[in-house]
Amino acid sequence: MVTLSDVAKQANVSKMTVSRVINHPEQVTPELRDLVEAAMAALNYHPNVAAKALANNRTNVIKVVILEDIDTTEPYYMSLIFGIAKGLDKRGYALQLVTDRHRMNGGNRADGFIVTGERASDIPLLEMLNEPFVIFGENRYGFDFVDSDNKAGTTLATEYALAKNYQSIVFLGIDVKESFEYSREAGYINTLQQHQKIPQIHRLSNHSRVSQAFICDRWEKFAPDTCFICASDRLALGVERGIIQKGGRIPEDFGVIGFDGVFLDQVANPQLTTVKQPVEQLGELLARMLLQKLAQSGAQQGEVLVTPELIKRGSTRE
Amino acid sequence: MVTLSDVAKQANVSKMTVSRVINHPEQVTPELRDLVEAAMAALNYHPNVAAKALANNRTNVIKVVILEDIDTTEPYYMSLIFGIAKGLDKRGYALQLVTDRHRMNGGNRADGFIVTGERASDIPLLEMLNEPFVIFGENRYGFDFVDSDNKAGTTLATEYALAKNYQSIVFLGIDVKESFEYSREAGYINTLQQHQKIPQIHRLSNHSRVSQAFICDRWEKFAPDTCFICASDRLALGVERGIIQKGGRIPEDFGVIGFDGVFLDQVANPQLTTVKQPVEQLGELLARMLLQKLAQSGAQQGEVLVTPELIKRGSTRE
DNA sequence: TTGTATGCGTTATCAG
DNA sequence: CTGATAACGCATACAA
Repeated sequence: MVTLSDVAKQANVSKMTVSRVINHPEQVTPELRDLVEAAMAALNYHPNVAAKALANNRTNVIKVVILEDIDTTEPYYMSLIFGIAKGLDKRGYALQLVTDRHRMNGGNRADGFIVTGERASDIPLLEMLNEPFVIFGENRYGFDFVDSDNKAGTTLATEYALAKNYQSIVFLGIDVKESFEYSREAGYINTLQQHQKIPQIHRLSNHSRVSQAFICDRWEKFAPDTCFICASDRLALGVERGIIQKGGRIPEDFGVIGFDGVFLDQVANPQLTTVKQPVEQLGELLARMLLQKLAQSGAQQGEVLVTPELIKRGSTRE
Repeated sequence: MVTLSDVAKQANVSKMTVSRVINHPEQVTPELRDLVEAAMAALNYHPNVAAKALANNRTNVIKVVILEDIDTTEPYYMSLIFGIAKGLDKRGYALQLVTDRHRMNGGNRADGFIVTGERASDIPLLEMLNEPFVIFGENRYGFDFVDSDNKAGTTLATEYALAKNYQSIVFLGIDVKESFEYSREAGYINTLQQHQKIPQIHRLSNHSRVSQAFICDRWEKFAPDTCFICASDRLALGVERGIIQKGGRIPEDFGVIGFDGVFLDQVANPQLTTVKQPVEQLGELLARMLLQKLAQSGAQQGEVLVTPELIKRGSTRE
């Protein structure tokens, strides 16, 4: 293993000069700097993370905590974790997935946390954390977070449905009292009001079978020329099935727009027009935000909202 | 931060005694051991991973490399990574997801690798690795691996189809020359032959649209009373759609059995009877195997096959 | 069986 | 601006 000392010898300087070239390059003269950099390249030197960690009293490990009680196969999280991993990897950090909320703080030490799926009851837990953390997802507790711009997403969707001349535009939301849901509803409501139309919102639990049954049960209430804006692809998938089961035509008579754009939208038949969240990018941003927060010794980072993209497919009119 | 020295003081022994209680408890008298353990508990001591890593010249980081060029939303990998993370976490290791195959070996150091999706062209890469590694998935290169027992899986499926009295039993495989595919076909073939039936195998690329089209195009060739055994849930999903599109009845006239049991099987309508791979468990086993390999300084570990489970649902007869 | 001295690779501190 | 030294927390080798 090539160490600082090896590089120092090669460049005929002390270890400290090499260390400075790495951590405080401005404190060393350009000539020496070049010399050292050449030596590092020649020897293919890579700093020993463990030694760094010990000297700095840091670990170079970030814990990722999913507090929500999810089915671990939820594909959404796959992309998120990939994005986080990518962001951390680039900067020399490893991620540790916490699989037991009680071990969030115990066990190995970490430099910081990325948390998602927290509920009101988790807030005390979070406030007891000794290390900085950032949150994935809007929240009303003032925690730093990254999320997609939910309101902008449903605004895009609603405007698209209007542009495609669907006469009636119905919103199917998720029956949770979460910030993201309110934002999605707000985008829909505002847009409809701007067009002098009356919002019509139904809230269902987030399962395709529920939305399918909902459509079938109330089939007579939905005249042709209706577009359903759904708060998730899961709901949208069920809506498609309900419409098809009842003999409705997609997209001529009924439009369906989903939200998420992760996996399910492509599995659906016809494939869903959907508001695609840039989940992997959100993961990278989370990593970047947390690492910056660490660099600034825990300073507040505020919020980052990324505008999602509307993917146009066969579940809405050409 | 509580250190070895703190515990030592508390217990009135030397640091080394504490260290021994942790790493070689048999070398210390029971009385002292109890004393030290009490002190550790009282102070809520947790070893500093970085210091351990430095002293042992290890990193406590395992890199997970997905060489296959996947859509990162593939839910399969979500469960796998969760399982690995869980297994590593328990034993004090962090995982680092490698997102760029070229940085597999460069960048930060790791104690070992868990690799999946390797192709023939990747073998040289793997053989150049300095640290021990284990593979997820059957392979013919003699590498240590963990996988589900693919042959046992299709055997279960085929026997179930026979027990449900489907007259014709057709296998839809994936058109790749991979070990897992051969094993799945073998389970089907052997079982049919034991029952004096003639195997009928078709190989398709692994997309639901392809299998859907396949069923529709050759609809006349499939008499009622046929059960399709598919090498993936993806294929099975398309088969269901094709059958429904053609007006066939599931499960009365046509049975469909999938393989994987991750997410898609539940999204399908009707939900799929499927061979469920214990993916998360496989991940844990991978972690355990690799860590054991490290403990045994790289000794060969052989293979571990886990028998999958047949989940019975609405796509086959009661 | 237990304790002492030393080193792992890096960085902060302070002296030159 | 550069270099010597000590320290981070733990484990190995050796001594008692």
